[in-house]
Amino acid sequence: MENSLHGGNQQQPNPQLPYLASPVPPVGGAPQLVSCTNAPAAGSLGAMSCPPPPALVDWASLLLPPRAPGSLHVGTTTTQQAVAGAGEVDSSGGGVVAVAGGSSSSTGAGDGDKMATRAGRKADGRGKGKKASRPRFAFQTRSENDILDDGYRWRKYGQKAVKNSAYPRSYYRCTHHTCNVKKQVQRLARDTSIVVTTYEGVHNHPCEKLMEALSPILKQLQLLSQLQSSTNQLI
DNA sequence: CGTGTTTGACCCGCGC
DNA sequence: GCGCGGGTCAAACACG
Repeated sequence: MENSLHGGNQQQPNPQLPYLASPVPPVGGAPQLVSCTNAPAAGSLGAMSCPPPPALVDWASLLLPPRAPGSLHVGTTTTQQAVAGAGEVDSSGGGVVAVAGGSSSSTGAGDGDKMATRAGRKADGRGKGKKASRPRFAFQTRSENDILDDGYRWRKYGQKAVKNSAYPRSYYRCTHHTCNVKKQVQRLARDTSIVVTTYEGVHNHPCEKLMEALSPILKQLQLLSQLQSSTNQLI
């Protein structure tokens, strides 16, 4: 069902737009980021570097045009409130942990083809077509909720019990029709309060909730600039 | 009715 | 070659 999108969906985000490269921080709830790791299969992707373990991450800064590759602003911010307002705010506090990066594995190969029958599957080797080195990015959050509200809409397409873990791993795919980003969510066996989220791919569309949350601010900015220009004329 | 979740089956890579 | 583990599909189901 989904995509015939192949081919073009992994470009870097358009700097003009507030795209968020994954991993996308949780919008609501500010769960603690315990750790994070990018898993550049090929070691490329400087832009995907992992942020330092911050006390507070200025997620809003991610909306700004790219700064130094891999840099992630850390610190308190007031805009964070606005961003947080975009999603349901959950009051589980947060901190960030970091994760070990995985090797890029999954496919992409079969991603878009919906060949239908099970018989058909055999032919095109979907499942795990390896080697499609998509950017993968994992981070751990300390949160009660498995699902972090990162502003994007996700559809769950699978759940699997994994070895050495009492908790199943859930598979999600971005519901945006042109977006091929996936994420895996799993709770750590050792510390069940930590949720490991692995993003795979880069969103090629704006974050809906962020845009929604930012639109009033943008309007205000427009008004302000108009006001300023008219005052300038008077002077 | 559209959208999202659940769940069993299937496929594939990898290690032995 | 075989079995295991992980990733995905798609039908059935639930929900607003």
